[in-house]
Amino acid sequence: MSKDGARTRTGIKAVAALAGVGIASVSRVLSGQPGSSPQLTQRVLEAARQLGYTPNALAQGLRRKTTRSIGFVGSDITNPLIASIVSGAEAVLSQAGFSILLTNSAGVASVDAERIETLLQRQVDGLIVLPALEDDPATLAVMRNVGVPLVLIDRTLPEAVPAHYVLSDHYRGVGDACRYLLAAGHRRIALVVGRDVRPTRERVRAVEDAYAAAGLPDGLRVHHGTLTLAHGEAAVEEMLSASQPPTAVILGGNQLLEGALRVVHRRGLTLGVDLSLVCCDDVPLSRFHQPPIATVMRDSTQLGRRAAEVLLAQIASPGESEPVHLETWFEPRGSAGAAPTSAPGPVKGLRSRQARSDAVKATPASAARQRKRQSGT
Amino acid sequence: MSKDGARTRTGIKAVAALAGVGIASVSRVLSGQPGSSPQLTQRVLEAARQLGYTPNALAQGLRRKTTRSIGFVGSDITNPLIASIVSGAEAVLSQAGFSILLTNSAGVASVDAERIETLLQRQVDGLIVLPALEDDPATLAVMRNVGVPLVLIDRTLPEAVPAHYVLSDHYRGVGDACRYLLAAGHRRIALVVGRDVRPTRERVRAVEDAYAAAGLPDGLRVHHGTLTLAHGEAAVEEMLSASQPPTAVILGGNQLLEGALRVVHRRGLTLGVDLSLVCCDDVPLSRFHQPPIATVMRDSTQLGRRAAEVLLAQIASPGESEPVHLETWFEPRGSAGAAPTSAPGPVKGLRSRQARSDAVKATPASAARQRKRQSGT
DNA sequence: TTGAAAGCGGTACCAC
DNA sequence: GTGGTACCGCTTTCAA
Repeated sequence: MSKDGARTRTGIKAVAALAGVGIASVSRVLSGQPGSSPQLTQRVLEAARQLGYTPNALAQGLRRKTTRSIGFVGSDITNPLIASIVSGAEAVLSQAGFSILLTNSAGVASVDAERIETLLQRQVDGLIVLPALEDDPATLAVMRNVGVPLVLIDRTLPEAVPAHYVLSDHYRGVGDACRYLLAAGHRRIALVVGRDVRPTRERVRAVEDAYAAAGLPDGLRVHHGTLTLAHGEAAVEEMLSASQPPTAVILGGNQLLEGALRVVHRRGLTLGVDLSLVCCDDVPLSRFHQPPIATVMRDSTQLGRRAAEVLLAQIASPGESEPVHLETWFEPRGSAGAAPTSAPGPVKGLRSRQARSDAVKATPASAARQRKRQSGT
Repeated sequence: MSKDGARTRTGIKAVAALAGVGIASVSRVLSGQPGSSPQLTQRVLEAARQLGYTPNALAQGLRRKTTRSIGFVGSDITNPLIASIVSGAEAVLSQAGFSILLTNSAGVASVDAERIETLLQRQVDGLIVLPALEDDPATLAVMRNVGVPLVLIDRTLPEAVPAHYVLSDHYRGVGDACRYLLAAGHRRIALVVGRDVRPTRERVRAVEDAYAAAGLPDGLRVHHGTLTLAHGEAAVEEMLSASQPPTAVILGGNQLLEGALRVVHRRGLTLGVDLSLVCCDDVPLSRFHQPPIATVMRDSTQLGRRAAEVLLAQIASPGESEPVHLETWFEPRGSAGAAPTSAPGPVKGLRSRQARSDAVKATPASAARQRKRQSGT
């Protein structure tokens, strides 16, 4: 490759000079445009190689008015869900020769707007955004005229904003979870959700509909708050301290899980027995928890991939687009068990379904527990 | 803000025209350079506001020869360790007005080199890299003359490469873990590590030294391989199938944990009793595992923060720099217990240390288990 | 203080 | 086919 020295120092005219050709020819050859004689092409290529020349993407972008870069605005890359989305998006984008500018909003709506502004200044060709809110005026104002294709994940905005959507079908997964719990005899189910964004609304609607379909008058509670470990802990603590505590809790966000587990462990509760727990969105090791955490799953990498694909398609040829819908599904695991007071009947049916879907089989685990007991801890 | 229409359309000359001033004045005012009369400043500001003008970062970068952007090359953002590093780096960089170009190498050395090339083309002002290998010729060649400050995390390269280093003290944490296990009576300890990079070498050296210091002739095994779930599973499976299986395993990377746990659960083993397990680098929920997973910890966010700080400092004024060392520490938890055959003596000492450091107290958990038994599952 | 003009490193149109 | 040249949008001397 290059001989040595600072790489940035060699420009296109150095290549032209060395090759003894015009600057325009170098550009043509290196851009892969047709219409250059083989010999000229050779000389240019050779000169470029000798100097270790690399075109300056800034200058190219300035002229071409396209940077082959896109901006990603998320709340927190530390959340495995977001990380998977970014990872999925990165995979398809990098393969298409696009780079990703990653920003963090920390879930603050005003920061969303700022980050988008910054990315637009940097002339990204498109944006993938997971806004903290759907109705933040500043964010909406910025989005209204981004000037480049915009893909939103799991958010819906007023028609006025020309965005494209990739949405998870939260209604289905949470609905299934709720029906599962109802079938298991639970009559006091609590749903903990975050702020009023699409996933929250879908989840609330799902449990409400499930309750209604079961012909149950009430017993459902919805706790609104923020999706944080602290809120998860506080919410579950509060619920369990109530006079009529729920027998099952559905967590509308994996950020709540650790907080909830803190309370559960602190109180010495056994999940699936004393309390049933369902979490939305998988977390590493959740299936290795004892018992495994029943989860409303989705393919989060796919979420990112699809968002990237939609974006690339729009960059290639802008226009309208149908929202992309991706499924979610409920994976019953040990933490979702029969209601404490339920009759033996429904319990049995439950058990069998559980055994089938648990990643960690019940038998060896219980065997281990027994052995442990014998080993005389 | 802006009236409407595509934002990118308004350039500096439009502002100049509207304000009735020269183009240079607009630049000066908007760049915050002194020496403009108040009235001119006002008119420029007003015009810019009216048009919703935002400077084109590409053009600025081209002229200024600095883009206030840095490149990050990691292996897999899906790994919570990497995600934390990125998150930490992003926090300090965005506050300093820098953007991050995120790339993924998927742990493939040749991709590292490609990604760095791409980022350099985009004229990043600096790089934070976690190379897959330390001796990949292509990567070294590229790094040799990046032309911008380069910070490496947890890797060391030949002197020839002008890089800056942020390193974790793996030796300490793993050494403590190993000594802990030895004190608990373990005499056959296995260490599973990845490829030959600094953390691997440090960890191997740590256990070797611990063994030597204890005056033990042998019993230590080191398994080299790749840091993947599959390898974790295969390695542990193989070890446990041996005629003299280890009584304790140290996993040199959190990617191995899930694989290891699969084997453990499949075989119905009880961690901390049948087999002791220590994992390097924390994973969500690992302390909620039953028993909690003993872990060699480190502040991964800090790792990213420091890397970013070093990079910013070097961008501000390039030069030599001392490597930054960050600590690691062993957090004993339930999964690291006494060796199966050990005498009661050392066991006792162990227990008390464990109880103190376990995030989840042993008592309520066992109580829960008992209750479960009574509930007649 | 302010503005004209020369680039930064490319691209692409337009003659030759 | 090939090369001159006018920009892209902005910063920065340099004169006025």
